[in-house]
Amino acid sequence: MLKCREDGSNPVMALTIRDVAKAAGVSTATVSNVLNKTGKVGRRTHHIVLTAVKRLGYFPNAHARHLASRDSRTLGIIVSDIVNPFFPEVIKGFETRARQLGYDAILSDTNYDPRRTQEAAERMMEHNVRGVAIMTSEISLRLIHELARRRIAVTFLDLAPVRGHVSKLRIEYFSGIKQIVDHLYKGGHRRIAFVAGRPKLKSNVARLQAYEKCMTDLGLQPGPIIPGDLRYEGGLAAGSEITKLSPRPTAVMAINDLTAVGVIKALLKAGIRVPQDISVTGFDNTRLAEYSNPSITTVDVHRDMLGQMAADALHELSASPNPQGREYQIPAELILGESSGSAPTE
Amino acid sequence: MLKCREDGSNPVMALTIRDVAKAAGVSTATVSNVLNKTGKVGRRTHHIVLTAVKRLGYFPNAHARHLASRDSRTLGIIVSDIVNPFFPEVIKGFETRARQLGYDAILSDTNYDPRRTQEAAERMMEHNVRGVAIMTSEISLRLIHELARRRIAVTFLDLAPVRGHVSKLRIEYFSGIKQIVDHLYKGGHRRIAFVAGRPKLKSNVARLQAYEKCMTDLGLQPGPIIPGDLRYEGGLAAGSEITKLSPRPTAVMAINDLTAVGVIKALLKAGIRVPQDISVTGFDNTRLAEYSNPSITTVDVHRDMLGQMAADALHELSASPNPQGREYQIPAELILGESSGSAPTE
DNA sequence: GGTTGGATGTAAACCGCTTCACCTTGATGG
DNA sequence: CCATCAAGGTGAAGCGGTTTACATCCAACC
Repeated sequence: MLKCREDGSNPVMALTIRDVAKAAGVSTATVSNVLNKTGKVGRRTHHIVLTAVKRLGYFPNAHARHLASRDSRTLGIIVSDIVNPFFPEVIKGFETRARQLGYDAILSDTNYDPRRTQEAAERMMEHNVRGVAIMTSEISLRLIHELARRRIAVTFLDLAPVRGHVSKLRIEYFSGIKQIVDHLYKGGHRRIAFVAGRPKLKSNVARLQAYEKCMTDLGLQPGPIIPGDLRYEGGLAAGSEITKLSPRPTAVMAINDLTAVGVIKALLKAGIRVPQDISVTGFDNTRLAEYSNPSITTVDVHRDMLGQMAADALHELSASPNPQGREYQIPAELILGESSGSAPTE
Repeated sequence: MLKCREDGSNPVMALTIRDVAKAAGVSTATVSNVLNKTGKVGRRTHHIVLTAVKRLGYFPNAHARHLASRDSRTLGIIVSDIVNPFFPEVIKGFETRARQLGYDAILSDTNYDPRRTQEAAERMMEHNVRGVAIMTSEISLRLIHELARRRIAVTFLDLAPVRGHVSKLRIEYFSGIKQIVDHLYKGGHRRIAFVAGRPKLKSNVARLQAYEKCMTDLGLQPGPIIPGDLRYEGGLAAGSEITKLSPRPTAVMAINDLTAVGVIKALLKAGIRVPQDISVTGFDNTRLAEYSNPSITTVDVHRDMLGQMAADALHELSASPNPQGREYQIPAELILGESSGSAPTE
């Protein structure tokens, strides 16, 4: 072992289990048993092997290990865009939990591109993952079948029905929206506008519908509903739209924090004070909400927990011989900021 | 092939290259040659094989491939904290470029924890990466040696000297800071305070020293220098510190955007207007800078480019038989926001 | 005292792929 | 017409681990 290239460039090959076995004077099987803590090795030998491993600085080759054991012990996570502030915490929660459970985690970013989503899924199959958390929306049926055919555990976010190998993570949008509406209602607000997102996304629709239902339940007239795009620019546009409304709403619920920031900026520019003249709320509790001026009243959807639960769900599915998909609820929690207050007296 | 478990749980084993070979009526070597585009296969056979691959929905096992070829074609990136808004764009740039160059990319997050940094490095070795971009500061000498011993290409950020297998990415802090100071100077500012970070981090010191030098070069007295911590809370504290100063500075340079946001918040709370009374600047050009109220004058350090160059650097190092570490410069660019303006007339 | 059996170890057969040495062709050229 | 050779293709030996079937040893039991 410990070979060098013949061309003189001399890269040290990594050590192999055979090097360790030789150094410890045992068989490779024994080294393997020690490393995998199978308990089939006596204390003495165990110690000798471990010492050799330490001394040589040996690390087992992950590829060989996965290949031989026919088990990658790897979980994958596919997100739309790691730069979108929604995702980093999800990823971190996922990765942390996966490691706790003894898995390796791999990440793919699709950049909202269906072709790259396909590539991401292929990467997961090539790596033989036990399960994959799909946090994007642009996923094709073909892909889902391909994964199912390979018996790869899957979790979706707010998407797809639960099946054998498929679990579902559902964010409690309704609860979150309800908490905001109730909060505003208690503050005396009766005319509450909503800045929506593209109706293509299920999660957007869920929030919009929750808003409408909550308003109606309180005997309030929903609306006006202003189109947005989940982005800052959409918020800006919506904000200047709102300045022209008459009667003017006393509160504006934005579909997410970024939109809320845009709305607030537009209102301030028009000389409308937040929250004295109009209250504005966001959704997601990104850092933006806290650091914005004024800080934004928003809803925390526990993104780290979302990641964690995805890992847990995949673990459960892939460990069971006869997996049963489940639905997991991710709670939503109102976070009070400076951007909302009592309705102005008329 | 296509085996099922005996216990009845019946997980479909993934297809192997032998299944494809059988289906196409050729040898596994031929299938391999087709898949790797070695050009040793005739047009006819090539087509037949590809058809079989498509029809069966075959994806080669990455572990087996890496093992057999003794080459993982993988690059790794280690960051401190994926939730820190500095990193996502770096990661995205890295991953995108790595894929363009035909590499697989794996990511590890150390959470600022030296033990997890160690684990991250071990993971990289286990995965037999060709190179790893280390974007954290808490890295031990032991680790560096361990990597060097295995002839793994490495890039550091603002750290460590250039060596055979080690390249270095240097952010042009000086240029960035100089642009800010010049900008403020032109706006008539003469008393410019600086909110620093912990002097433990090299990148913090670099910025502080650049500030001092630029001030002196303009014939200005540096200071006051207020300690901070790169975080929002540090900015808040520094901000309220500044309100007590006499004579009061007309401008405050914060070491990063998050700190700037804190400073601004504290100033506003004390009834000091930004930028009319005091100009505030940040650093990094995170989304925060753009979305903050007022938006922040800051310096863009091209984080995506940073990631890209790391991938390029690793590619260069690991492709060369006799690698020569280099230093790469990452340019910095002033971004004007609403948080800075002319100095108030006294 | 012989048998049983748990505790330790080992040799060797894979895992799914790449690659090297080698084997067929049919075309080319002298 | 035969030697030469490039092109196209194959068989089998690994890559570095895991795991199974089996060997060995010694304490315990009847």
